[in-house]
Amino acid sequence: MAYALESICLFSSLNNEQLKKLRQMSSIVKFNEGNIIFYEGDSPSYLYFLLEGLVKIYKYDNKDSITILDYYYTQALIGEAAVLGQIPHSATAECDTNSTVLVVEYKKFAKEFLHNPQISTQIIMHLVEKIKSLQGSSLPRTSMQKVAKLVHENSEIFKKLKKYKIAAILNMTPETFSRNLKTLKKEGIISYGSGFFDILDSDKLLRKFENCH
Amino acid sequence: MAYALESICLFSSLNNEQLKKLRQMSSIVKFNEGNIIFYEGDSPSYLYFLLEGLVKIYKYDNKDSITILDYYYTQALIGEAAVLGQIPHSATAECDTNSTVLVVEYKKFAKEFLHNPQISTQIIMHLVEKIKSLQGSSLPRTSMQKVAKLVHENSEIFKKLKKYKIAAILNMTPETFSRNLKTLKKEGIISYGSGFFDILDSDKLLRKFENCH
DNA sequence: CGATACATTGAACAAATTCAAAGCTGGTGG
DNA sequence: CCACCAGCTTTGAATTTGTTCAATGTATCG
Repeated sequence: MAYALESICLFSSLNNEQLKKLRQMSSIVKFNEGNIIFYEGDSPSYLYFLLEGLVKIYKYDNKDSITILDYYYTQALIGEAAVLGQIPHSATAECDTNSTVLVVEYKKFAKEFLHNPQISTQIIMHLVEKIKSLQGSSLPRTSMQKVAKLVHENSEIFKKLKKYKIAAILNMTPETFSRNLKTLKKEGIISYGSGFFDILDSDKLLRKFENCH
Repeated sequence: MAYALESICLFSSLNNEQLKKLRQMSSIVKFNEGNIIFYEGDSPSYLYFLLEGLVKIYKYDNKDSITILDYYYTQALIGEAAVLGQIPHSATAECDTNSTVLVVEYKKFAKEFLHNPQISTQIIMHLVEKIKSLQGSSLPRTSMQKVAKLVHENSEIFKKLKKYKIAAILNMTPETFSRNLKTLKKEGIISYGSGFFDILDSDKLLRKFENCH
């Protein structure tokens, strides 16, 4: 699949000539499940923009276990904190499924685009949006609210990912996730089976997580 | 108390002349408990930097209740998302104790400083730090880990705020908070009473929340 | 000395995780 | 083509963690 860079909101303000320059300093890379995009401690040289797939961000604990900080499963900048601040990556980014990533050489990008107020505004807005979404993600209290929110906002994900991966994204066990989906099905709000997933009653669904912003 | 603007990390790179200009476009405002700094929906005209006190950020639910998004209790920019993005405030900021806030006229600030790469870098770094801290705050699972982390990182707060306010900051009930403190005291890790609060065993304290980054 | 606000404690309750077991499903080799 | 197997999903029961509710304790301020 070909990706149109101009359809990425971050670059939507660029004209054709600028898009051409952007293409020259970037490439679209396909990663396989388990591939590492960058390691904790790496000095950042690239701006990564997830186009498709699932990427998890984690740190190693003192032991051999890891702590997952975040999942990305929609288009988003990854690890931008490090490259924008020119500090080492504070966590590792690993593809949790086959993923497609736009990789931009940061030095060239900074030289060409970062002084462009439209781009820098877009980047600030991107950071601001991320802050808002992180603040929002601290709200939904119950597991049902989290499930209902995801179903409403991104039901496509149910066709793309195994349930245990979605459960991990929502930071709950597969068991809890399964029980919540079952409840939604029993109440006639959704319908799902092998290969299909449908929302039957959007209004009832909304009521499951309203007042969670 | 007089605040030295140059001691604020955000402005640490400014020279004396720039600091003078900053003083001319800003003022230090003392708010009382319950005062509103800005309302959800307000168009932002000022950059707010909390110097001292406790500020809560919340939204109104569909009903008359509110949902608290965040508390600020150390030096930090407040509501910067709105002013930097020039969009209405997405939530209300209310002082939860008497608080001191540096209020900067944004238009003048933008004109004078925003093109300054040192300042814009500091702002980007500030946003980046906020993202990191928000990501981190999604981690500490148990209430004990949250309490131990706060005791370690900011034991001063126990001398400044009532326990029920600290419990609210940690998003737990006063009962749970009290029980966790009691446990820490019983294990000889901390000592507290009317007017004092001390850490007795830093190592044991660390072990209470290590692997929470 | 009250009164009010805050803190602590105990017991019942609710939500989610953990553990264990059983049920599906899709791919592979016989 | 079918049986099997590994990986994933679902279900149930026990357990853990934190909240809620109720009661009691404590401190401070008029």
